Amino acid sequence: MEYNFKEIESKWQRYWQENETYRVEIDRDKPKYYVLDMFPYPSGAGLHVGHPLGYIASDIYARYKTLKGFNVLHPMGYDAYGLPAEQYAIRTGQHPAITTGNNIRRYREQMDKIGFSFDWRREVRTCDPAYYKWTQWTFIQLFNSYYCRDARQARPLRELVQAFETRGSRGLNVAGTTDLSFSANEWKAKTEKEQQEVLMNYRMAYLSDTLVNWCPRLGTVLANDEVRDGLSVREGYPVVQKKMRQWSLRVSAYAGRLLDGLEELEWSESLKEIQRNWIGRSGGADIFFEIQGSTERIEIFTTRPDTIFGVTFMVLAPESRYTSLLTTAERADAVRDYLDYATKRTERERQAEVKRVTGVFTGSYAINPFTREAIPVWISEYVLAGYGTGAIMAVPGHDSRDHAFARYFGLPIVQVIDDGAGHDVQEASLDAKSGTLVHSDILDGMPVAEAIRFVVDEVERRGIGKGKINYRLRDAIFSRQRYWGEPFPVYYKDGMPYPLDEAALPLELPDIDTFLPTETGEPPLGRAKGWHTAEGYPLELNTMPGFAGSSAYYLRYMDPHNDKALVGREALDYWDSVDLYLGGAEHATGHLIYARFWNMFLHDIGKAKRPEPFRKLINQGMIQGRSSFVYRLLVSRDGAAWDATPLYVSYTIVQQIERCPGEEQLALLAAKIPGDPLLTGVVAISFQPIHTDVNIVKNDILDTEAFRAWMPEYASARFLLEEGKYTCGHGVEKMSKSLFNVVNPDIVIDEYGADTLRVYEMFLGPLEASKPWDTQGIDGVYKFLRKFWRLFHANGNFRVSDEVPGRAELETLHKTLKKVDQDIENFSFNTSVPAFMICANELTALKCDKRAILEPLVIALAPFAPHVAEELWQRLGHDESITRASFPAWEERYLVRDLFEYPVSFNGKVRFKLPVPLTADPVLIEERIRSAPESAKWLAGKEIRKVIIVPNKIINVVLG
RNA sequence: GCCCGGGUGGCGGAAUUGGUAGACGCGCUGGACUCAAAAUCCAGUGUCCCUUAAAGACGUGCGGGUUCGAUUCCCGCCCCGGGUACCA
Repeated sequence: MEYNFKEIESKWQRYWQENETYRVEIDRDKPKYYVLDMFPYPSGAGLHVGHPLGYIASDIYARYKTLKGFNVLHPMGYDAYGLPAEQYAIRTGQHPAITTGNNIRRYREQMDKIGFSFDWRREVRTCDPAYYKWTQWTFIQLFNSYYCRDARQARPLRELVQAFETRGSRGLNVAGTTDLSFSANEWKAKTEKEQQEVLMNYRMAYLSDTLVNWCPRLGTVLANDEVRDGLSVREGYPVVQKKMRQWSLRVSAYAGRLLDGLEELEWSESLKEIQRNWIGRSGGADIFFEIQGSTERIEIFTTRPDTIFGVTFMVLAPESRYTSLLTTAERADAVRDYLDYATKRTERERQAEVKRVTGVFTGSYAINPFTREAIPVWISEYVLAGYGTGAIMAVPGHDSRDHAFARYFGLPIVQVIDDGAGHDVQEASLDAKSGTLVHSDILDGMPVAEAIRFVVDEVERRGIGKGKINYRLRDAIFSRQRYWGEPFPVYYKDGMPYPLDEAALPLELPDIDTFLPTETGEPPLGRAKGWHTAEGYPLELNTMPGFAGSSAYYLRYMDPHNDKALVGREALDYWDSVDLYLGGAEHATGHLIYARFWNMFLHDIGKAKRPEPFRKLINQGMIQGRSSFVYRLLVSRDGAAWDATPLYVSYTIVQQIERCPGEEQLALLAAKIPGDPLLTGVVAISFQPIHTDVNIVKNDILDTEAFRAWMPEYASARFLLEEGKYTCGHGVEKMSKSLFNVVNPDIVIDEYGADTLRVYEMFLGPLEASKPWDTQGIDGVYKFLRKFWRLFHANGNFRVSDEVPGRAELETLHKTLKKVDQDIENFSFNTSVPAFMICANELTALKCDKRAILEPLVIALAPFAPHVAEELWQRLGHDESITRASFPAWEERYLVRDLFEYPVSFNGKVRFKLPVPLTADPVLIEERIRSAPESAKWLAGKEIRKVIIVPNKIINVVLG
């Protein structure tokens, strides 16, 4: 009987479903292990071969851990709310609930064919009210909490109210949007609305008028990680900075903990580094500068307080609140013109012209607190409102941006640091954080690091500033002016938001006639009828962003049907947190920051067991497309204009022609198609590469008939073949429908089976590397599985013997088990596949059909190729699923060989392989080397000068 | 610009703490089986020198260094990929 993967795979997929093989419950007799995949957003295009890469890897690991005796939680669900799902719905003119439902069904069908061990009873969907009830619930907790810097955690807001009642804002060390100052009596004298406004300044989820990324084409605001190069990450529409009243999450309060927490995580260094940069910690000082002839002061942030004697001017961000305070009457017109110009510029324009220097003088002067000199205060867009205090002290001698500004506007440049190399700061700034202070009065002669400490101490002593750590990480804008998202559990009374009663959750998304967004920013929920509380108070019209639902889904999988809590205590105690998380590195600054923040908050309020949700994380690489090209002949009859012809030339010929000098190319082609009227009057030729559907190309050979049938414009195509074949060119690109290089796993499964697909995707290369999908090697894997199958069969019948295995067979078995076991543990799946292949080759050569060898191998192979393993397991006479088996142990004693079994080579040195760990005495080894017959001939008449022993490896004998 | 990764045959990629570089697969070449094809199996396959072989020389982006020994460690470059960017 041949290896019939179709029959085998459908049989076992049905079996697993009918027997709930992958159902998992709390089992205190076994250690738990939680393997999580980043749940997919179900797009309309379905899965391509790149998507399952991570799922296959996690499935192999989950199955392996199960065989190793762990109780493994391995769930799957759908990230179904959010912008992409809604954009897709808009494009196809259907309701997002319909398109999302259809897409999920398609995803599920495709995933089922690959044979995953998910416990589907635990599936979650972020758009399901039973699920988003807990997203809304978490929002209310955020709304009712503030961040206490002393306790380094989120605390209930009522504690803050108590503090206000007893001592006002005095002595507070909490995270707030702005610094507020009031006494207990002032607090008590405030109206309800005024008090609510004060509290809003401290809530973890808060409303504020803030500069946001507004994307008119998407009709919504976006968080920083959703914008890149001034364009929306989704769809690529322009984004402008706009002041709007929006919900935000106080993520910045956790910046320090998010940074510190990285230390203990088993994540790749590169990913941690991305997060470190994104959080962007920098140490320095906040310093006040007085304004000449005014009681106003400007507070600035600097990382270089040591350069304070080199400050020759100040710069404010255009949006700074100081601009209006410091602009003098005679400069008012100029400043207004500049602010007009600056606010009209889009993010993209600003970023594209970073080199361009612009600015305007306010007319005011500040006083340098150390030199007492008056220095002009300018406004320029190179200073950002959102970072530090939105104002800087400019040190053109030692900051390249300040330098460019000073040069442009003719401001003085002073050198205060000497690098000992005679650097001229008039020419270029000296930015390096090293050297010795000069022209700096009391600081002269100090190294930079010492001067920084000195100035910070001095500033604090004088009460004109303090040491400060600044983070680049901003609060996350949390509201979207879109329809397809979680409604906020919030209503408005007297213009202030109040949370709904928790018992009223979930607040379900209303069905509305048109869900399209507006360019002006009015949320679509404004069109919903009856969108208010029973008392008639209006409900919030914004919805939550995509990352709201994806920030705690891993907790929900532990206890997905609990309607009393996000996750029940028992489930939380047992499943704890995610042991292994697999997903793409593109979520480094989005989901993976938000989820950590969200989980830290839940931990602070006692709802998550650990502050960090994902102990170990692996980023699987992207599978790129391997595009195929055909080459259409273009001809020119006047040497200028090109005409397309219906002739498509094989890439092999295109290469021959293109290697020739220009004037010979035409003649070469003419020789290939003698007398062809296409070339009549032609003076020049060229080739146009055209993407062709990779599904009609096999091993770079085009199916020419399929190409003619592919699109009407190619129906009359002619081909210039090489040896009867049309060879295509190829290139590596993103896998995309528009490049015709998408490979659907269904087609691969149809041709080779799910087991082959699984093994091949692992064999393709290291899990974490990006690599192109190339079907050329899949035959090799398919051959291996057939060869493996044949080990169990003779003359078409299942047949294994119960004979006692010999030494060689045992060596092969244990060598393979050891390699595979260690490789899976290290996620080195691409090297465990060859171990199986070598094993199959060796056993085939040994004609091994022994149960004692084959049975353990089937178990070891089961995580990779579960269907064929189940089938062979059953044929070996087992009633239960192979998932109930135990991963076989390997034994070192079958791998041990004699010391001198392999003397390998000699060239001035004799080398021996030493498969045994060596603790032996070098003298003893030297004796054995001398007496061994294999080495005797090399050593004849020579003196041993040195014996170098590398345990487990090699002995080198250096001869005299 | 700054911060991370990474450069190994025709291709994808192997190579514990420095220890026989190129595992395994693809491709290619030759052979067996067959009327033939498919499938399967066997052998060969880094480069150079050479009719062939033996033997040798050269080989892990480039140039140096440490070492009995370097793909691996150190110094200086080049190239590619990713992240980030007026963040003071």
